[in-house]
Amino acid sequence: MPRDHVEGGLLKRVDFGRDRRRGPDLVDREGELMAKGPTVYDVAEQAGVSIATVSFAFRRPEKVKASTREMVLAVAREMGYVPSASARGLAHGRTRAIGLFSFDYLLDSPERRPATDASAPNTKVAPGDLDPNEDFRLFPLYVDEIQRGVELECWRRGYALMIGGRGRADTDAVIADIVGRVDGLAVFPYTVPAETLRRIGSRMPVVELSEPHVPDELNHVTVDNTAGMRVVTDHLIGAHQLTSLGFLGDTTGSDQQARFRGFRLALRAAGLRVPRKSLSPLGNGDAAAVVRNLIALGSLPRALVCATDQDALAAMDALRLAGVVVPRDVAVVGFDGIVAGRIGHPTLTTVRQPMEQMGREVVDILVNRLDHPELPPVRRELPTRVVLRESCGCPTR
Amino acid sequence: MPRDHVEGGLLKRVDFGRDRRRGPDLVDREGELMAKGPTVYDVAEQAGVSIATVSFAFRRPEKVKASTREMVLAVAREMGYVPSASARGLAHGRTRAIGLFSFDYLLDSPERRPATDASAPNTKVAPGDLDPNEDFRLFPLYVDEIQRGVELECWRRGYALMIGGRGRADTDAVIADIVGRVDGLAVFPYTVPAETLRRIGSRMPVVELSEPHVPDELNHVTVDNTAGMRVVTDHLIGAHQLTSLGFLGDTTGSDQQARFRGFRLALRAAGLRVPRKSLSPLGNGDAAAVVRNLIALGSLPRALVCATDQDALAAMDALRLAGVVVPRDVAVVGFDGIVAGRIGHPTLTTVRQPMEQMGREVVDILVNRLDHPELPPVRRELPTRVVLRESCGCPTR
DNA sequence: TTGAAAGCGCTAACAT
DNA sequence: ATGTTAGCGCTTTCAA
Repeated sequence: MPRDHVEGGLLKRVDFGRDRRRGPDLVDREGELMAKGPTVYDVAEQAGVSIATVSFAFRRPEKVKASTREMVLAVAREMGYVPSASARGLAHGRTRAIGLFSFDYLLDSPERRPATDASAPNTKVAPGDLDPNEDFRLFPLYVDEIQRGVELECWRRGYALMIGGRGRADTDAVIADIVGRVDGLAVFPYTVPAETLRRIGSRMPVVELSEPHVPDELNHVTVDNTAGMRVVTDHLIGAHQLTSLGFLGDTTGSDQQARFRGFRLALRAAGLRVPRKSLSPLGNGDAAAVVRNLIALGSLPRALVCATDQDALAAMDALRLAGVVVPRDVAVVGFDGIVAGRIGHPTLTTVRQPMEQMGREVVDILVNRLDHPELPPVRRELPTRVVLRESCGCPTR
Repeated sequence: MPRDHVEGGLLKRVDFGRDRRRGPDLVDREGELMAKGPTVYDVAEQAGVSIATVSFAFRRPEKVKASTREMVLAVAREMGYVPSASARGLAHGRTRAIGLFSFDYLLDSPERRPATDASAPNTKVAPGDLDPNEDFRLFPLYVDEIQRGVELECWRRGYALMIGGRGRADTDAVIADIVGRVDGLAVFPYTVPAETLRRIGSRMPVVELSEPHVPDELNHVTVDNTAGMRVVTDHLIGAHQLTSLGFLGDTTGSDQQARFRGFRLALRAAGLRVPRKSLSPLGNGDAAAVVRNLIALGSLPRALVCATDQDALAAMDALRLAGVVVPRDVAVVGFDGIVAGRIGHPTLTTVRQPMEQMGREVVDILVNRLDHPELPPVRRELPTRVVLRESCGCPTR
């Protein structure tokens, strides 16, 4: 079934031989021609060679005579040939893609779906107004910056990146959908059940972005949570002469536990009273509520050392609403170094994680293990950096 | 080749029948067992049914007797069966994945690869110091927020997302790699040659995130650039009584041209002199250099209306260095609404694009066309919103 | 309700 | 240097 085929200015009659196939080469849709795309068979026939030669021309150029290769490549180009990754993956057993399973919290809350097509398009938002689009508190977060590192490193190494989140479907199904497409997997903590992860880990390299919860066979990329929290707490005590400090935030996760440990180490070293627990009950992520409660009880410490920046920002909101001034009345510090901490006043003093680098390490680990499957699991711990801003009491500049 | 197989607490002897295959079921790696993963054949044998039944149990549950289905699913679960997306894609002709081809500017510049493992880990950064990790000027940008919208909507609809950037490889190769894996494609402007895009567009739905440069057969998602720029320019003229305004930034792109048009419309309506050209020479993206030049020439206008936020931020840097105070001496406004515009002082007045929503629209268009291939190309234009902050001269709050 | 069997497009032995 | 061919794991008629 020959057809006219215009390519880059050349008008040429191209024949996609389909003797080998059942179905029609072209699908006619309301008069519009939508080609399914030529395959190796089409290119081979057009170039007058075998499919193996076509395949080799792309994958093993050195195995094909230069002149043949050029010719095949030219024909392929002209026909607009694009190899099917599905077929390649199936035949070769490798997809050259890496998967990343991410959070998707707040996916469809009203906050996340601002009605941009609302009543008054192209209007102005006055300085005092809240722009529903400006959800800088939700993006970019910790995960997003790490994801960016993963992307950049994947591209640099020539790997494709498959990104998945829970969406509305159940986790196992979505995870399976990703796992079925990739050679290696990166997951954020608490996104995938440990047992599922273990199972996947027996099939392909897996990196989890956290301290190991329990000893496992997975790879881990993390930061020195304890040292980071220790340094910022030391700063509060040493530079700002604070002696009444509380730890705010959930300590369920292993990273948060390590941060709490750093906090306690600093207090102990300074000879201060060392609290046994976080001010937040286990599993309670609502930092604002905890702060309101402390205020009501009159038991607010002079400094709040928070498990995450998001906790710290929520705490500062609650304090502001209650008329408590940061850092004058209470100093606040966070952990992560998300962008939102730099916006508004006071800006947030925090312990910054090298998120982009963490993402790059993830890909490095995965690719190493793809190339050398015998490598044992690793745990890479990156350093943090304390960034002093306004909320701890350091001077505004 | 039976082996012990521990699943969720049950210790069971599971036999992966491989009669049909050549290779070994297990690959022994330095004593560690790395399974290739069970296939439909394994599940079928174990469950005592045909592979068709296994497949149907997953894809056409209603075609299988309930009891059989449960049994098959149970066996599959127990064996840790994960369907191969490659095989599915090959057999079914659809991958249920969408591709996004993104920028990757500054990929490996020193700025983008901070030495986080440098000399002094876990140290402090004083308020005055520049933290090399704090590259908030580079992330998140316009693209990143749109990408996030694409991600969220893909997940919501149950599509996988393949993200690609140029990386170090040549564009056509990388594009082909993505195109070979997906059912539909989204591209940022100027990332893919028009001819390549046209070719891909004849095979699968494609959405470009810009005004059409020339009439084409692609889908487009864009914003009302002209109206947005018109409103913010009106504001400068009306609210701040400015009469000497210049447009800064490259106007090569179709979106930028539309913005320049809005700028001119506002000046014309106000009876002011309407410049024929941008202050930046065509193709010159270095806003800071242009500003330095204007200062040197003594021809700085009272207001700089910039094509993008990045231009505006670069301009403000240059002005600050030259001792020119924004907004007192010169008002500056941008376009996009990136997060960096909210950081530091003065904060940037800008025209915000509904980026997350744009990303969602992209997926909506793609999925619609996947379901109804006969639909014609569309162009969706979303409204913008002017966000007044400090750089235009509006009062700080 | 289930099974048999024919591909999907590609890779990589193996043969020539 | 190039061709032949047997799968890769799954979906989907068509038959039973």
